[in-house]
Formats: sequence, C-alpha cells, structure tokens
Amino acid sequence: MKLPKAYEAGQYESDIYKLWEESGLFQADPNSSKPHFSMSMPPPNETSVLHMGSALFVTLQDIIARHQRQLGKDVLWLPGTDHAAIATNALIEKQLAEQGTDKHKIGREEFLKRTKEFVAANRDAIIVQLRAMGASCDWGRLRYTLDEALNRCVNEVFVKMWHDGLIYRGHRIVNWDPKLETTVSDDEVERIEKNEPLYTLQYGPFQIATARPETKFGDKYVVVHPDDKRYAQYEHGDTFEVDWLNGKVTATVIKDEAVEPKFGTGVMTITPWHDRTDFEIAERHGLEKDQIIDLKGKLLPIAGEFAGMKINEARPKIVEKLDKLGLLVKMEDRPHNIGLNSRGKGVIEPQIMLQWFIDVNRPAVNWKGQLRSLKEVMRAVVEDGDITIIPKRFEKTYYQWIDNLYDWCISRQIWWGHRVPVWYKGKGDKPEIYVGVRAPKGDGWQQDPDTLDTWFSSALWTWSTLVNQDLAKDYSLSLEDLLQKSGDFKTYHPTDVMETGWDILFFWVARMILATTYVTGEVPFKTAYLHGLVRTEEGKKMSKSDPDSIIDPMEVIPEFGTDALRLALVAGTTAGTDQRVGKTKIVANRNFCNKLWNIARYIQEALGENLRVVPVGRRVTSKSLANHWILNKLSICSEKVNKALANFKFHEAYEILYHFVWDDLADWYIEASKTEPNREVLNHVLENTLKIAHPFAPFVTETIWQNLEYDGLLAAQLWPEVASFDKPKAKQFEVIQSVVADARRVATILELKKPALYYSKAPILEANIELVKRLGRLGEVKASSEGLRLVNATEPVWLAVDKEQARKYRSALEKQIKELKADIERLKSRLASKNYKQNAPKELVEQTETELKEAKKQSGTIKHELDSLGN
RNA sequence: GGGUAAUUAGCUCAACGGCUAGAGCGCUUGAUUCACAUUCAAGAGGUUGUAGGUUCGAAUCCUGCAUUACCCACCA
Repeated sequence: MKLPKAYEAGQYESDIYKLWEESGLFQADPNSSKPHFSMSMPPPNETSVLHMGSALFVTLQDIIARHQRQLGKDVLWLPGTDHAAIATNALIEKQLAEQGTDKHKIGREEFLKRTKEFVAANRDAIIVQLRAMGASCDWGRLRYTLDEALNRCVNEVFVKMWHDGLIYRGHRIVNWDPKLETTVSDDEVERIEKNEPLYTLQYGPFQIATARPETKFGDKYVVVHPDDKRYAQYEHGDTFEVDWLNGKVTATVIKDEAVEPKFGTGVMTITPWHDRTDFEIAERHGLEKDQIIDLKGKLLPIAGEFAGMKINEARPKIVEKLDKLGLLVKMEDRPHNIGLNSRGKGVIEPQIMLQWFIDVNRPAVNWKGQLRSLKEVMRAVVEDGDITIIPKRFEKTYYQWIDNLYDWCISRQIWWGHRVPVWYKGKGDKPEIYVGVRAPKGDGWQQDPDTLDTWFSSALWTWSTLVNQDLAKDYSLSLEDLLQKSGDFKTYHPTDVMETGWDILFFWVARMILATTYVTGEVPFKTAYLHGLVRTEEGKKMSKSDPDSIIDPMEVIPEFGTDALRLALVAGTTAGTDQRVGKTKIVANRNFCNKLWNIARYIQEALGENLRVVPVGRRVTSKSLANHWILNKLSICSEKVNKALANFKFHEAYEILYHFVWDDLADWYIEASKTEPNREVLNHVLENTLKIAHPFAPFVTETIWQNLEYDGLLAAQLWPEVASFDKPKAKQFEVIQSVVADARRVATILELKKPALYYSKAPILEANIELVKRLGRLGEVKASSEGLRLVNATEPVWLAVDKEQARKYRSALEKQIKELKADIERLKSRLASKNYKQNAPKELVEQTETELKEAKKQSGTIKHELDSLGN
C-alpha cells in the first residue's frame, strides 16, 4: 500500500496490536532452547485506571521485553492486576454509603460479591489500556493477586512462617485508622506537619507539655530522664497525689532515657495505649495501660463527662476545663507531626490491639547456610550484590528503612483480601487455634475475620504467579513440591528485572525480597530498576484531587498516538529522577514518528514496485561515499543503542536513535541519495532502522513494516546486523559534509542564492559534483580558485563572490581568527605543562598536538585569505 | 534530628575526571510546494548556585555556605 502523507496513529494501532497478539509472539516458552528472560509486571490496582505513571512503566518494560526478544531470547513478561485491598474496600464502602447502606447491613458475603463484580469490570478496562500502550506481555499467563493458586501461596507462606515462629499474634501498638476502621502498616502512615497548640499543664509538682490534652485522663506516670538533676530528689517509683482532670489520682515517678531533658520542662506523662514511645516506656517498666479512645475515635467512659465525644469536639472543652481547674499553665503554637493514612487520609490513632505480626528480628531464615533474621537477609542480598538496585543511591535509602523496621503488622480489619488462614474454637481469652492452608475438619471452627495486608500477597508476586495453576489445586503437594513441579517457576525464577517506581521501594520491592528469599531461597529478581514519578509540566504531582493536573494517557493516545506518548516518556527519564511531561513534549515526539513515516514513504517511492530488491541480510552493494557513510553511522547507532539499553539508559538510547534518524538518515543520507539512489542501501538502512526504533515506537515501525510488505512481523525480527562498508570511504563523505556546511553558512551570511563553488586539487569533490551542488544548494561547481576561500572546509574551496561581497565577510573572518588565537594559546600552554605530558593518557596528548597543528594551519589560511581580500 | 538528591541556555533536562559543556522546546534570520510546514537551512543564547580545596585537567571528586524538593525518625 502506498503510504499517505502523514502518519495517523489511530488508524493502525489496534490492528497492529491484534496482529502481534495473534501471532503468539508475546507468549513465553519454557521449553525453548533460547536463553530465557523474565520480568514481572507490577500489577496495577484494579480500582484505578491507567495513568501517566502506569504509562511510564509499561513503556520502559515493553522496551526491555522487545529488546530482549530482539536479542534472541525467550521472553516472559508476566502481566497481572492487584486486588488493592484497602483502596478497593474503601471505594465499595463509599458506593454503599451513597446507596444509603453499609457493609454491616449487607453482610460479608454480599459485600464480597459486589466487590468482585466491580473489580471484574474494572480489570477489563485496565487490560484494554495496557494493550493500547502496546504492552507485549504474555496474556496467557495473566494473574490476579486473588487467584486461587495465589491465595494458596499466601496461605502456605503464612503457615510456614507461623511454624518458624516468624508470624505471631499479640497485643502491640498499631496504627489504627478510625475512618476506614482498620490497622495500617508503618509505611502506610504519612506524616504532615501542622501548627497546633502545645499545652503546658500543671501535674502535681511538675509541669508537663502535651499537644493532646484529650488523652491525658488516664495519666498516672510522670517520666523524667535519669540524669536530669532538676528532678534528682525524686526516686524512680516514688508516688504522689495529684489533683487531675476528674479528681485525685496517684502518680508514680518513672525514670527513662527516652525523655529528652531539653524539651519543655523535661517531664512528661505517658499514654501508653495511644503512643508508641509511651508504649515502649510502659513495656520497659511494666506499667499499666489504659485505653482512652475507642476504635471509632470517640472518648471512653474514663473521660467522664466527655465520654462519647469525638476528639476534635472534645479537645477545646477539655482545655476549657483544665483552665477552670487552674491546671493550664500556658499554650503556644508549635509545629507538630500528625499521622495520616496514605489511603483515605484518616487521622491515625495509635491503639493497642490484638493483631498478627511478622517478626523481622528472629533469626529463623536459612540464607546461604546461615540462620538469619528477615532484616539481616534483606540487607545481605543487596550488600552481597545478589540484587542490584538502580540507581545505586537507593541502596542507602533501603538500608535506612531496614534499620528502622519494626515488626510488620499484617492483619487488616477489612473484608476484601486474603483472609487470615487461622481458625478458632471456643470462646474467651484462650480459644483453641488452628493455623492451616485449608479450613480444619470438624465443627465449631470460626475463621479469623481479618484479611492480610495487600503487600503480603504482592510480596510473593515474582513466584506465586509462576506456580502451576492446576497443580496448585492438589493439596497433597507441599509448597516446596509445588514450586519444584512448576515448569515456569523452574525456568523463569529468579526473574531478571524488576522495573517499578521508587515510591514503592519499601512497600513492595523490600517486601518481595523479604518473602521470596525466605520461601524460595532465591532472590525475587536480579536487578531492580526504579523509575521516577511523572509530574505535570509545572512540576506538580498529578493527583486525583486536582483533575486539571492530570494528563490522561487515554486522551493523549487517540490524538497523538501511543508511540508519541511512549517516546515523550522515554525522552525525559533517568533512573530514580522525577520528570515533567506536558503536551509540548508529546508533540515533539509525534513529529519524530512522522519523520520515520516519511523516510519510509520516500524510500518506498524510491524503491518502486519491486520492494524486495535485496534479500534480508547483509549483502548490499555500496557504491557512493554516502552509502558507506550511512552504513557506518547505522552500525554505530545500532551498537550504541544496544549498549545503552543493556545498561538501562533508556533516555540515552532514544537520543542516539533520534539523532541518527533525523540528522544522519533524513537530513544527510536521503538528501544525498536523491542524486544517486541506491535501492539496496536504502532498503537495508530502512529495514534496520525500523528494527532499532521498534522497542521505542513499536506501532509506527510495525505499520511501516507491514505496509512495505517486508517479511513477517517486525516485532519478531532480531537485532540488526549491519552490512559491511568501507571505513575510509565513509570518512570521505565527511569531507563533502564539511564543504557543504561551510558553503551553506557563508551563503546565508552573505545572502547568496545558488552561488558557484570552485575547488582545486580536490578529487573527492571532483567525483561528486552533482552531490555537492544539491546538498550545498550551489550553482556551478567546477575547478578554479578564485572568490572567497571557505576556510572551515577541509578541502581547498572557494565561493564565487565579487570583491564587495567578500569584504562583508572580513569581520566574520577576523572574529574567527581571534578565537583561533585563543585556542592556540590554550593548547600551547596545555602542552607546555610537564605534568600534562606525563600524566595524561597518550592519546589525549596526541590529540592535543593534532588540534594545535590544525588550528595553526587554519589560522594561516585565514590570514592569507584576509590579506588577499585587501581592505 | 538523620538521610537522599537537586541547583547547567528563556523553559525542561543530558553530560557520571579528559575534544570548543550538549539536546528538545522556545527565540532570530532565511527557504517553499521535488518524503515530511508534524518541513528545511543558518544563527543567537551558558563564568555550570556560592566560597574554598584536591588534580596536569573539575559541571563532575572533597569541605563549608545558600536555596529547593523528597524520604526517614518516639521531641511529648
């Protein structure tokens, strides 16, 4: 088919994707004799739609996958979606509220049914969008975190950890979100700074500071630093009577190093039930703990007349009462950190609760023959180089996170998710307990109502997705057997690359390392590449609460094409660094796609009807200098792009490709070929340029490939092998370029139209007169030596101008000679330094010498020219 | 309080101890229907935040300072 004038992406993309998918090209084959390459897709949340962040990860991973296929590997890029427990649960609850009901009214079963219906619909939308982005993943292996087999893996790991003493149930202080009524992990708590009053209260003989007067009802311990001389007269354990909020209380003095003597008065009272520091102090000294606030965020009867009130409502009233009692010494505004749930932004209220935890400090993991704690293993795999994190600086962030890691609270009080695989029989404090992959036999067992943190199941993602789905139904197999009998697991695990955003380094990357090393004895991936976040053109975070800030990929694609979007994302990306994306960037890259298209269009016309002038391969006959030159450039481009991709330098790879296509191929070679078209070379260069560009811009390249009726699918082609060429001849083309460039430059300055060019003793020009004429937009080109000497050309050439015009050029020459003089001085002084000659590499010194020689020579030429111009 | 980065052309970013610090967008001048105005040609524009240091050589390494962003942490 003859290509139309402009590339209209929307006309081709969906057909092209269908072509790929039906070919089976994206399917991995564990039995293949090719080397294997594997990568898991970070499963998008089912509640969300594809945003720019997802567009970025699809683009980068697709580039990796397509490039690996081109290198002749069997590639598994495994897609999937995540059940996103808290986010989904919250969304459904909101829907219910809008319908005037709630989850308790409809019951657990109905709630789960509705949620399933909702996510199923949404999942389909996400998958459509991933395809629209061109994702070349293996859809036959699509997984979902709540799949039966994955659920079994979750249960198996829970049970295994339980038996190893890595999972325990206990009363610990946790982050409670009264809004969503669930616990969340430490990582899910987001802190914001707010100016709030800090109250100083009179507590018996002491003055204490607090930002939360509403928690002070139960306070019966005052804590001071053991070395604080101001309070040396009090002994640890001393008691005294205090007139307090609701009457007299007996207070006890506690000495603990957690108190900072410099803060306020150096005295504090503690609320162990609602503060982690206080909790730890209480634990150390065996103190009593009282609950003040309930799980809905309301005050309990201990608060007397304030019982039942919400905190915000109660606080001013309590302060008022303190004032009346004469207990309020002063209040002043101070910045204060408030914990919010990152999902839903509910204010976190620490609570002591009976929950399930993962012990990160117990040495129960066999790693490389040593029994270590989860923390130690997580640290070791990165320190030992089993896992490489790109960029490297995130290793430090990762270590810091490990150092501050507490036991991981994994139980959630929501219904959507993997249910805790524990059953209880009997009531009271100590029921009979059963921990198992499946429900216990017999009557009277009740399953724990809680579900597991989403990240617990995501932590297993690299391998739980590779478990054989049918074998997973056979519960006579142990988890170990199951893994060993799963062909995909044996072939594709550990995965090669994990490509994801740095913002989920802790949530996900670290947790995968934790769980996978423990269960499989293998790392989940060898390299973790962390990309930056996509921001708006103004540098703002794209957020749902500010819809104007969002550029929706699904709106960009129909207007500019998927490739334009992909290229725009690649053009701005460096590992770990956030980038800004706006319309201008997308337009610029749409233009690049159109450039490729028009190159193909020109070559199609040049090739005529008989497209396949040369069989695929390296046999082409080059005649002209330009032919050799472009093949040289093509081979350099191919090599550099290949290397940059191998090193995850996506941005660099694209830049090399971009300039090869636009500058070398379009602006020089195609223009040159108009004088002397070489169908074989044109064909060869186009074919291989398409291959190199394909991972970046798969749609336009494949569309061209199909329209030009090349064999098979471009997506199935291997990385180019460039035809042989003659290097010295390639170099000679650069002589022509230098002459052309200088002629153009001078002609522009002097406003000449089609001037004549003269040359003397220049066989290269002599043999390429037509070419020089065309490229340089020149009139006549012949042997002579008059007019204005083109001093920047590497051959002796002159532009035919009259004396008057030539004089106009004097100032340009004078300026240039001035600059040359400075250069010569600089080079001379560099060479004059003994240390330079001794220490710098030989090539560099030689290069400097050459430069100096050339600068001197050119300076001579210009002087001579100036002299001959006269005044 | 601890940490990580950023600071380079008007804007957005590259350059990871060695050519004259590059690119895209924008800007200036010119071209015109022969692949592409989603084009072509030519050009202007930078003392690399700041003060020192190491080195034959520094945007790059080190130290201090300034500004900004982010992450972590139990200052009540």
